[in-house]
Amino acid sequence: MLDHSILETLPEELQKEALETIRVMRFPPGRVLFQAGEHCQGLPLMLSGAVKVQMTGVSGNSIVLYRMGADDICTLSIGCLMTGYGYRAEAVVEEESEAAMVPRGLFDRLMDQSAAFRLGIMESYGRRLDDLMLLVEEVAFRRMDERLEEWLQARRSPIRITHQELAVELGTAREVVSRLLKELERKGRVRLARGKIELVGS
Amino acid sequence: MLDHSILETLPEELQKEALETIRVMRFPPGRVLFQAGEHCQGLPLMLSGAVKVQMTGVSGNSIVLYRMGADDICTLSIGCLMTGYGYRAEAVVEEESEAAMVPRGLFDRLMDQSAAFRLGIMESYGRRLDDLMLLVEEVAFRRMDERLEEWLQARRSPIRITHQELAVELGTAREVVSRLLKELERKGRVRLARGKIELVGS
DNA sequence: GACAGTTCAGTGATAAAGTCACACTGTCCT
DNA sequence: AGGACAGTGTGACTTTATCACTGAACTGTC
Repeated sequence: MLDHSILETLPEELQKEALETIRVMRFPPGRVLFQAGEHCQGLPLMLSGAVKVQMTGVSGNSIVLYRMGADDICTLSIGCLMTGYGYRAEAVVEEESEAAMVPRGLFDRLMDQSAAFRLGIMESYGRRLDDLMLLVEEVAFRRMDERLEEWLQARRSPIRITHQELAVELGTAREVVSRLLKELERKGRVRLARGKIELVGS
Repeated sequence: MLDHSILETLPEELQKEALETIRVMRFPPGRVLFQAGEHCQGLPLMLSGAVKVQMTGVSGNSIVLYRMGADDICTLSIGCLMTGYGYRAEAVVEEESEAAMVPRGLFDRLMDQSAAFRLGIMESYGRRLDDLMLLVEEVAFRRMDERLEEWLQARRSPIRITHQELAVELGTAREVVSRLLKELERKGRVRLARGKIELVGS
């Protein structure tokens, strides 16, 4: 337990406090970790599983901003913790996940006393910023058919997903996904079924 | 000099080191602070002026990600400093600016010894993430005519900007901006001239 | 002031993507 | 078997992006 790389090299005293105050929580698929507007209780360190972070615009459309997996840190929560503002996005568990919840007090002490912890936090922030910058570029300038194909190629074949969910992944409309997929099927690149996409060849 | 809120409440020793090792630099409009791929020498703390941070996609199109003004921190540089990766975006000075360059060593010591400094850094990161998340939503879902009008309304009347620059602000093509502006002119909401937009009424 | 070179703006044609409306089709439940 | 419903397909239309080109406005030089 508490197997997270950011907690590896802590001074003895903090190690002890960590073991005492960090609660490990387990979340089933579908569980909503937090929603827009909510406030943050502590910093979640992902131990296992997969969580997607998405936001919903004023228009009602949603887009997946990034994913968290084992050994990730919920960067959004840090800002939430430090500034006291609510979350702007929501996090949904995709695969059964475990997370270690670091309470505010311990977080402050870790930041104060462990250079390794600070480095981990900063790196995490840096990666998130990079992810989001890339996403902005993708959404603003890249063609949807390219992005869709890329998304499909990045997983293995029987992909279980609805067109609506795929639309949220890419930040577009369901109809656009349906049409592009149909086009790919006509070209013989995929086979479609309800809730399932099979990649052909490649 | 060194008038930046994040340096306000430092312990005496650090205050001294700060005065000794921080160089204040002055940049004229148009000066490129950093470019994609470059590496980072230190953390710039903005003392005055305005700098825009933009990125250029593989397609060659650019989009403004955010701006920095007085008392801001160049958040991108932190990630760059900590991870050693190059910048992914570029920063261009818009108005004559002054920045205090905090070298790596001092940055580490400040993070180590000043809770106020850490808080400032974290807040800055949080704000940047928020900015980018909002931008993703804008670019993905909002209509260009609305975004353009909003952009125009946010400044005062004789706006000196070319259609190309405005396109980069909004992350779209120059032609789109030209057409939307022409439409606004037909509706009597703006008056157009080369490199200038005048808002009518409102 | 005339000219050339350059930047900026306007616009038609066409393609890609988003929106709205509605029909159709698997799946599940009783 | 027969709904109920989530998921998918598609036509019609609007908005945005892209390409190609024209012309207008500014700059500097002679």
